[in-house]
Amino acid sequence: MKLSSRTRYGMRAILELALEYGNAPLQIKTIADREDISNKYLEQLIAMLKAAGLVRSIRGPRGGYLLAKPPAEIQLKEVFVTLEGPMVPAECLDHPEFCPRCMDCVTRDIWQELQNAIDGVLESVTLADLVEKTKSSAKGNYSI
Amino acid sequence: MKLSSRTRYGMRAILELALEYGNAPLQIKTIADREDISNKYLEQLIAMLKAAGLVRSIRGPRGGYLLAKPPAEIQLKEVFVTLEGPMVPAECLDHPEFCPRCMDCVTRDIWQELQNAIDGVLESVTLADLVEKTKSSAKGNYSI
DNA sequence: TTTAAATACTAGTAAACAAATAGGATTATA
DNA sequence: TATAATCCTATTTGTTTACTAGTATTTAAA
Repeated sequence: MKLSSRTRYGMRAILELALEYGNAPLQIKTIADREDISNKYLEQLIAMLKAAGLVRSIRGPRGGYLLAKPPAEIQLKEVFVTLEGPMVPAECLDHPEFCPRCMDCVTRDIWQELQNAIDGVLESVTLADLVEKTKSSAKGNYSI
Repeated sequence: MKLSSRTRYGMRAILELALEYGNAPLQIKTIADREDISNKYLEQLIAMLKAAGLVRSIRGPRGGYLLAKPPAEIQLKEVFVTLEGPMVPAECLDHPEFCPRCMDCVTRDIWQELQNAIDGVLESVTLADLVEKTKSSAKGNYSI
């Protein structure tokens, strides 16, 4: 149960956009440089965030990416699910018919509790919280 | 963030053993049949549980597998970590030197919270809890 | 003492996924 | 019209997952 680079990179990238909310768009190259991520790989991750409606883009010179909504309106869970996929620990949570033993399945309850615990954390924090924390913890020129 | 079959199968298998605690050993074949798991694959999973000291074996005819400790002394976390690997959401949690940005890393705190939430669930439940729940929820001849 | 029932061990394999890399098409600003 | 940027699609390389296969070893019971 390890977090993918996709999710770690993507979360840091969208936090860069959140820190810049209200300002000019940020280019892929800028984010990739700041975060030490492969340019082309990051491009694909941001495309996922865009497809999910969390980020919007401006093409052409002086273009780049912007948060699609205010940071306070983006829960970490949305970002996480977009990048990591749904946190369904086992098929039968969404599709009880998948497993014939499910009605009595005690382990199923555990996977459900696990999912609730994870959701609890990720639903309680928004990008605005991370922005505030970053700005207050930093010494002037912050890094993520 | 999906649970592997390894973990789902393994958890169900060790619960079978927990239900049988105090009785004769259970054979791989029996568990595999009850749980619809490939015989040979389950063999490997149980080997992992044995290597972790959660299960012990008796070789030869009338042999099989037994819980190595009373169910109440086995936290689900032990089983989970054995099968799924350590729940390290990001490298820098264990190795802060891994990432040069870590001192100011806000996302790192989130991954830490996530890990704590997961640990909280898995440390609070033992196999004994699952055994009790299974027996009380079942209608005589329970299934897992 | 032989048979056979069980675990133990090692290797192989097909499919999926992760983490990129590559190259060109499109858009729009200056 | 040059060029800075996103957009789109394909390919690659390595790892992991979920098995399958085969053989060796142990030991209870006939």
